[in-house]
Amino acid sequence: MGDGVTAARRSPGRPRRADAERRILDAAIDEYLERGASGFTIDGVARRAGVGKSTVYLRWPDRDTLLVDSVLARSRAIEDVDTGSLRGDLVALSVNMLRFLLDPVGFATLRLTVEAVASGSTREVTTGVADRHRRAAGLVLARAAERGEPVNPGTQARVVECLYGAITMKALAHGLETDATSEATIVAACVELVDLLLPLLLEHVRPPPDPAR
Amino acid sequence: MGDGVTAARRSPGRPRRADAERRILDAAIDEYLERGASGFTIDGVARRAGVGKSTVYLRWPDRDTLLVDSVLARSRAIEDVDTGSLRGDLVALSVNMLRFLLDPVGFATLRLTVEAVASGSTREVTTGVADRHRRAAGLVLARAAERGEPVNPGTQARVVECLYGAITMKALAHGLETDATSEATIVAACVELVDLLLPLLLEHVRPPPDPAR
Amino acid sequence: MGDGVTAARRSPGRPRRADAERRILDAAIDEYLERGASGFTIDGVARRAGVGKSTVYLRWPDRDTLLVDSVLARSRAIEDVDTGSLRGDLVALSVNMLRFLLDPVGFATLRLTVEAVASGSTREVTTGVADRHRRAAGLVLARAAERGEPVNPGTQARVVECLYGAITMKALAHGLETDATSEATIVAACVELVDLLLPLLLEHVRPPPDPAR
Amino acid sequence: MGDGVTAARRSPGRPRRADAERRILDAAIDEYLERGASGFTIDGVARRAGVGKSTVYLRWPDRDTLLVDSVLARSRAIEDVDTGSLRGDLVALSVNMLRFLLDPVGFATLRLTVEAVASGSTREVTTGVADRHRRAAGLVLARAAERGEPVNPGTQARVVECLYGAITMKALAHGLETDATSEATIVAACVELVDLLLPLLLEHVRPPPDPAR
DNA sequence: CTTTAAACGAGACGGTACGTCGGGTCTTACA
DNA sequence: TGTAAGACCCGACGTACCGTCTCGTTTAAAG
Repeated sequence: MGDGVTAARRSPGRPRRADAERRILDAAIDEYLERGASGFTIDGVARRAGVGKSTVYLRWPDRDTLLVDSVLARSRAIEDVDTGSLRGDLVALSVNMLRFLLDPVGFATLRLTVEAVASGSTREVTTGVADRHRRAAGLVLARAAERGEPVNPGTQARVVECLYGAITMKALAHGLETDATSEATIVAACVELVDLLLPLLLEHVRPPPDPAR
Repeated sequence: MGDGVTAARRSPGRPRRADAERRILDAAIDEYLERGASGFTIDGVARRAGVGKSTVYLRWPDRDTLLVDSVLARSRAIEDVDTGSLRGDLVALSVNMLRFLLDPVGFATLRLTVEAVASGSTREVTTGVADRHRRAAGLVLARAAERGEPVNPGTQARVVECLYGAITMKALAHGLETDATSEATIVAACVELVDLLLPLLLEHVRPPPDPAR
Repeated sequence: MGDGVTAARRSPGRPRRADAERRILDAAIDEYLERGASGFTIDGVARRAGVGKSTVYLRWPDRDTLLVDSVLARSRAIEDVDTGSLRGDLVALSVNMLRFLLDPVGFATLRLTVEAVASGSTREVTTGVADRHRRAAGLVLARAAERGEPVNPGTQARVVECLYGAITMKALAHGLETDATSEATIVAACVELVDLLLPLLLEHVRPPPDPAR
Repeated sequence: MGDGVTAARRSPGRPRRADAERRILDAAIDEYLERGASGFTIDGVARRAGVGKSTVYLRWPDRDTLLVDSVLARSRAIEDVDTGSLRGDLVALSVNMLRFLLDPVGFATLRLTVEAVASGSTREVTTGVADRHRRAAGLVLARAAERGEPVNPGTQARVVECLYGAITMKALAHGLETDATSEATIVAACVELVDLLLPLLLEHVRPPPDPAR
């Protein structure tokens, strides 16, 4: 009789525990970081989350899916940046990404991406995070164009690829010597990189020297 | 004048089967390619190699180590290239690497490198293959300098990082849609990339434009 | 007045398969009889019982314990006998025991008893079967006394010991020439033995002759 | 030219180490007593004996045979006894045997006899020790007959069977509560037993009461 | 002295079972 | 209907031992 609200028709039976999903994801990521991929166990996750195995299997179909989800759940916000200049934005973007990859969870995202590609998993998984980064870069470049900076649309995609690729290489090289890499080092490396690539983004950079060949 | 008695003192007991190591590694890589990482089983490898489990465990301490070794054993020769010009060499190098990464074994090398970095494994594992690539690039650049091409030593390392990084990104993007990527596509992508980055390697490219900011 | 609520609080979780225990024990004894003690294998038992190995290990801690239990489970009923006379009862008792020991399962009981004594196992194992025999003998003698037969309580225990001991010796001597020992032979041997020892059970047999010495 | 002596034609090649056999047997029995039948290992024996596995396999065909031999090698001398009287001899014999069975090595002999019977091994194994005992008893009785003691040849075998059987039962009952059973207890038990059975050996014991049956 | 032949230690080999552990499914009693 | 508990079948793990094999070395006797 007109309870009015569209209150989603509550299904019968015991309602799902509200916090279960979060508790499981948290437990999962912790287990992964502590014990690694091969030590990552559904039993272990359920135990740590204080939850029955069936509660896990009710939400995720298998071990791998849970692993992926738990990592992705943590690699959230690639906050948008806006420093007012293209160079500043690109540096900020790079620093964000390098910082992300040097963090255990961020690096885990890379691991999973690679694994997902290898096992031919769903597009979502393989490209989820990468897309977020790409979109952020697109935004920055679009804004630059609006501001009148002479961005060359022809090289744009390739330069972004180089930028992110180089940062990934750096992350692989540094590994996870966790604290060793100070904030200053990170910023310096990114500035260097952006300053190297920036000319390629600007209109007046003439196409390759080409003649001889 | 005496053979110098340097003859390595043979250890006692029955000598190890000479071919066992190779047979196991071959069986291992085959199992890996057929069944994937999670279906990779010591029992299976031993069975396929026609060898007892103990013979495997005598040489490798555990499943993971064998997996890594068997993959690395296959990612051997990054053959040196010499086309006569810097541009040609870089293209050849890039094509080699992209082709390598699009091959199951090559991609597996990437996977393992990432895993190894994550678990803080031995330097050898993490950098073995990467170093070979880096050395090949060094050679190419050194030769270009000898020929008198105006290579800028200041940007060299970073440009190589960009090149390899971008190729890795491409490999991740294409995934293993194995046959989808024809030789032509590969070459085209590499040429494009090299032509984008080459100017940054040449002396007369002035350091970052920088003016304001 | 209340059912007393003594109802054993059912433990949570899926209840154990009711028939698993029996199936495993049956499979175990069969494997034992077919393949002998050294061919007795947990894997084999599980396979034959159509059960997972973990289901076995959930109930028995290891191979040996399962072997003992499965044999003991079969050496059940030492049926009571009542022929109306002491001599008849003793003969029946002896025949029962000799027949039991000449049967594979019965002999296995002897083996296990000896092994259990050697390894200092639980009392139950070492004396379980022996006690049943002893009790049966006690019953027979008690009944004889009730009937008025002049049983000498002083020699009773020792005579029973002699009787069972001699039968064990016979079993060891005959070994398991399974069919070789016909029912007639068994009975004859037992009659002979009982007739030898019976006088020692009766009151009027005076204690050892002793005189000189 | 008749060197006369039957000097066993020495075979060529390096002669067998003289002490190896003994060292192996000693190591074997020690391992058996320490670790039990299932922990008895050829590798372990060889290691403890300071000998290569091949040296063991050169002398014994397999684990079980070595186990049997090593135990039998220790259950040597059932020294003959001669106290001057039948009763004294029988008591001495019984005490010897009970003492033997309460000793770890002696009990092991019993274990092996049982096992050997069960697995239908060679006669020698199954009856080796038993025969020695039987022969000793035969000697004692023969001597008594010579001395003119009225031994009944008809009951002789069965009485000996009872005697040894009863002693075996006692050994099984006492188990290996090693020190618990003092020398005095052993002797007392044997005297009691002999005094119970002795009358059955003497002529004047009339045959079973029989009539009713 | 040299040859021949066996014993010896060491330890690798192909198998096979051990007892443990995890995956993913199922079944119960409660909530 | 969800949940915790936990049993279920399966199969891999890494270890240990079996009995066999292959080495290089040692030891005597025969030539």
